[in-house]
Amino acid sequence: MKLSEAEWAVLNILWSGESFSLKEVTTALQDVNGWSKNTVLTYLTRMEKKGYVNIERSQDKPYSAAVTKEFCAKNERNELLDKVYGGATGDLIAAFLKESTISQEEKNRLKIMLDDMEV
Amino acid sequence: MKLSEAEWAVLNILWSGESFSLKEVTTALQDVNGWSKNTVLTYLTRMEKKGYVNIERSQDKPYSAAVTKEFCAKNERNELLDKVYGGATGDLIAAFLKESTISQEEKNRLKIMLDDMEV
DNA sequence: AGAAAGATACTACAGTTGTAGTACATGTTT
DNA sequence: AAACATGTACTACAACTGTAGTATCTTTCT
Repeated sequence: MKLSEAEWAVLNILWSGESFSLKEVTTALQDVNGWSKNTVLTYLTRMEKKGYVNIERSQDKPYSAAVTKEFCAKNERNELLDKVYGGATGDLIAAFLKESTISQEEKNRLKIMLDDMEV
Repeated sequence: MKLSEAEWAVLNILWSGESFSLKEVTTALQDVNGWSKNTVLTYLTRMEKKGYVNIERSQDKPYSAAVTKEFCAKNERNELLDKVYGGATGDLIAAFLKESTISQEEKNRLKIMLDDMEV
């Protein structure tokens, strides 16, 4: 279960609503990738085979995501964590923090999270 | 600049020292992937073309990394950040925190980091 | 009805990735 | 010298990925 960049783009569209027509997906992706409708359709059908996309043929808007964003995000996170940091979450977070410019509210939110874990 | 899983495995070996012989890389990777020496050599030469690996032919231990781990790690982090979280570092970190089991010391380290950013 | 628009199926094709096999040169051991 | 161990080059090949083109069918507009 490993999504390519392009597959993420497709799913990101599908996650933005309930279900879509080919046209809708194509126009949405146009902005991002500039793909032809055939390319989009190829992705959709390939991704159906892999179980990432549902296609309700005969439906008005047949295309929808078959996996949740949180599930995929978790996979990606874990992959990064293992591949790059050998599972050391603290190191990873430290690296993200070091180069990030997050707002004060976000910092507070994270500190509260850390405190709540303090049990 | 996008490393595959297997390429990361190779680089992880190379980052663990100065320079290596084919044998050394192969045995190190044996544990991880069980590749034949030819497979390892294929990776090394392909990765040389891409600029990830240096090969000093005629040297005793010709193989070494041509990119730093931190550089690659940063790319991976940014890719995840953009692809999955649309650049929202706070969300990403929150997600990592939520499912992680980090130690008390790590929590403290992160809080100190957050405080230091508090300028 | 004829034409334009949209949807879908099927096919294609080059590049990348994963994974070696063959073959040969050189160094080392017995 | 014969036999291993090592290193390297070159070749191969299937699966996956990125990116469509063609052809056909259905719907809708005029």
